[in-house]
Amino acid sequence: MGKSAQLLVNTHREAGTPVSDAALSNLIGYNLKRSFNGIYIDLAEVLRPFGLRMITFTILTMLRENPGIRLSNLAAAIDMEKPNMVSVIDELASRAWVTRSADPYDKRARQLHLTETGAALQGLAYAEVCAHEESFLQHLDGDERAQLIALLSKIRQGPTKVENFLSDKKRR
Amino acid sequence: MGKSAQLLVNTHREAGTPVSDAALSNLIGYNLKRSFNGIYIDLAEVLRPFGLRMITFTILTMLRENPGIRLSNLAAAIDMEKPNMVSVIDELASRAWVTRSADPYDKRARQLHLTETGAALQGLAYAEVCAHEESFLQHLDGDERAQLIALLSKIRQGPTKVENFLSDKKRR
DNA sequence: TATTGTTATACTCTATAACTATA
DNA sequence: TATAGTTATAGAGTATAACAATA
Repeated sequence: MGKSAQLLVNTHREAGTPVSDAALSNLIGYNLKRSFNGIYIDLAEVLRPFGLRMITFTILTMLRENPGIRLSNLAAAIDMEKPNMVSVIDELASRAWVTRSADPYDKRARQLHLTETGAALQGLAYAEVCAHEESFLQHLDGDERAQLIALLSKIRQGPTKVENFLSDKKRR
Repeated sequence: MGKSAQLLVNTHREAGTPVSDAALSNLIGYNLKRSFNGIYIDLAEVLRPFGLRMITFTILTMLRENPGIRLSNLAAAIDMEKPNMVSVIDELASRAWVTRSADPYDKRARQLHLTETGAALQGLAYAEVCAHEESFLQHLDGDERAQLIALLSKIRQGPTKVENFLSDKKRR
């Protein structure tokens, strides 16, 4: 192969050269990651003034809805490992937003509750997060937003285990 | 407040008690995170036999499509910080899947290329990733998959900066 | 035996500051 | 001055093994 013009184009890439991601952009995994990162960076900034991260906001919201829930149930509900939940609850408890109290039916377990301060904070943060979603999704109409949520929860509840995939392969 | 029956229900939560995430499940951010985590765990398992992770697979695929691209252009294209890209390219180069060669037009820059081995690996891995997506999305029909990709890329390209949101708030 | 909460630990991912050599 | 690649480093996020108390 000689020194063709095409070779020069391929090898000389200036800063402004357009970059293609066509092969990746039809993969759901790639699109999910990119979209999630976009909203995640934004959400982190929205929550920072409250002293919250996405995980702590999620937990406060879950506790409002499920008062007295056990740590392991909460961890399972949001697909988190128990040891990681422990340190996050430590953080929330040290700020007096969450309490651990004894479970009268099981001495191993602890009931998790929001404090009044924690509930108030959750309310304020939740309103801001909703407002941010409105802004973030302003270029989607109502139907599109509903479709997106419906499709994402369909994915969430669908076959998410690679074992299905691998056993599918065996079956072929 | 006395010891009502409702209090007992709230405080006695056994292992099987259903947990509600209603307040979170209409937030796009929450759904994106949960959906992404689901497919991400699967993808990691699909890529492991190739010695690849999601980020290394993404880079090999980008290099196939953009041979000779500079490290900083590649990093910008997939929203990655340059220092993190350097260590990943180090890893790919040490496995002889990627080369760094001199850029004749700019002595600071390095051109990134797939090796033959790297290109072959990318081809095999890409086929497996596509097959896995088929399996992962088997309960979505063709229209739904197309809609999902369209909506996700609309999000990606939309207003993703919190500055928009904050300036929106000021404007009110 | 199994489960709850916990400690310790490690690995990946992500982000920032600062350096060098070039432009 | 600014940019390309790099080094060092630190903080999140995530995952596993193992333990004491209890079921």
